[in-house]
Amino acid sequence: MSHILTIITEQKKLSPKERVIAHYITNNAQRIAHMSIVELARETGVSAATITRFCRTFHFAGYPDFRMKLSSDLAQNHTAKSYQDIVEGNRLDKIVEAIESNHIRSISDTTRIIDFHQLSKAIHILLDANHIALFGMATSGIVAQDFFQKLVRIGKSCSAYSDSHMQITSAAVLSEQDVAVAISYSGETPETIDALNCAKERGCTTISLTKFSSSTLSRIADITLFTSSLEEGMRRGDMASRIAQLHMIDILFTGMVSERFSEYVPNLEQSYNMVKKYRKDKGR
Amino acid sequence: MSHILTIITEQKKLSPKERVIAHYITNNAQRIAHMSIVELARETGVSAATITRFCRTFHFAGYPDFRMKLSSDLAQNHTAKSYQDIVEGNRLDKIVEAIESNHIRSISDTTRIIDFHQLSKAIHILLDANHIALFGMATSGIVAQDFFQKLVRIGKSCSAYSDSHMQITSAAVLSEQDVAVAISYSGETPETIDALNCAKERGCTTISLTKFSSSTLSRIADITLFTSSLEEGMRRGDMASRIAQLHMIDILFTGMVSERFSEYVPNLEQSYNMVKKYRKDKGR
DNA sequence: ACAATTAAAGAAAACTATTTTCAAGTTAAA
DNA sequence: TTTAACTTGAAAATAGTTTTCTTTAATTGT
Repeated sequence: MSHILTIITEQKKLSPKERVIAHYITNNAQRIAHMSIVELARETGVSAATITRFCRTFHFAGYPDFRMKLSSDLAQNHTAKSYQDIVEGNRLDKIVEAIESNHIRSISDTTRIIDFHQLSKAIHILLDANHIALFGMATSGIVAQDFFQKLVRIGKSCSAYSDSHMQITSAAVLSEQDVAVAISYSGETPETIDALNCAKERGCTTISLTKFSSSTLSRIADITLFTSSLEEGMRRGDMASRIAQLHMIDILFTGMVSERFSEYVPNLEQSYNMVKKYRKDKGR
Repeated sequence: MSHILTIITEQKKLSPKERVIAHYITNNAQRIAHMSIVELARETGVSAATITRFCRTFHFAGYPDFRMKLSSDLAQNHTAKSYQDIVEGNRLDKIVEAIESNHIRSISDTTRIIDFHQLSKAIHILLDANHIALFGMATSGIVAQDFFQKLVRIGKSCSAYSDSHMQITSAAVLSEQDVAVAISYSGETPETIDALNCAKERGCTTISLTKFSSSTLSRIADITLFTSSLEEGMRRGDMASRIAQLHMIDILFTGMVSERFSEYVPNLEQSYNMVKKYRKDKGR
């Protein structure tokens, strides 16, 4: 099924009218593309206002944004393979095929739901940050480490601790000129929530990177970024979700570098060259 | 090229301003999706009215209809593009498009060059290993950490140090029943080569994960695994190469789990549940 | 059980986006 | 040179969307 439809179907807590809308959309997805909000309102017997709100709860900018993303999502689904779960005793070629399509799907779904406005805001806020604190546990901690390494290479002051005490500690000393980024697929990791709350309390700008659905972290954060949300049961090993998170990190980082090209590219090259040089000095 | 863009490009008889619009659209197709008719009018230096007429000329109901059809057309046509480099002042949508296609390309290229015989050997040797030592510096270190976390979850004894002294230290105590995995895109990272040489000296089986070409590491290793080799100049930030490495790690890991399903899946679930449980015990 | 608070939803107002109309300028043909 | 057809943009008209305001329903605490 289409990524957006999956998200809508799996959303548990919806109000009665929202459920009516969700139901209509899942059953008439193709038709939505040709419908204005008023038509959809008439068809579902719900007010246009409620439809706008419905789109907002799913993190779309509004009805037109929702309609556009849904239709390109549906178009894409004719070509892309759907997520596949890995089961017992799969033959190796089946496994490889499944992982390949899950990863590719994860990247393209994540790309489809990007809100360019939020993305652009995130990039500029990171560029202007005095210090960037990264929070993430377990797999999301790996993603945080990855971002950390990249930021270090361009000379940005930042921190990324996998130890939850150190996360809080680093959050506790942030100021208003700093930015905190919280990474968590579910958006419900307690340690990460604590750290972000702490950072917010210190007055700094907060960014979340979670799966595409409402979550505690996305509610706290000033700027919300999302990765595609996998179908239930697809989470074994967090593989696809982590690929999607790294994909977003790459987009953020590249956006930053591209914006300050002449400042950052020399930094990047410098850091590669220095690593090489100091190795040589030790006799290689 | 996309169907709609082809039609627009091939249309011969267009008025001056229509030609301006056609030209802009073919060069900024992806951006149209996020633009209102007024924005497009401003960008092209043409009135909104003319754009509406332009859409009519091509038999669309109007601008919104055109925009929608173009964007789903583009979504559909999003098949494997070639690698793209990121240059100065790229528009955000170009950046996103480039990263998406680089990552997807990286995953599918890596999949295409898999040697199933080597892969299967690697999986079985890892399964039978008494201890698994992972070596990798910088970005490859992140990949090693990722594999480490996965192996810990299924209860496999393993190590992954990012400190090069510790890598050598851990290699120095390996035995014949152990396995060493060296990760390096270039296959020429001195610290990683040292660690793998040390492991080999201790008599344990060695696996390398490098780019697809001859390298020092791949010559040392007993089993060689490869990721796709990127075009020169594509390495800024190691983004696509790291995605490809993680892709291979996921294949290895899933292969292992699938082979010993009944032993490892409960371990995986146990590790998730215990994390949750011990959080709760602390009062959440 | 009842008041107080919170959440849900629609009507209408405000706002935004798109299309049409109209008038002016331009080109091509008679 | 005049006329007709075409192109274009400004502004009016229309259509579409979102916000605000208000009512109603549901939930919570006393």
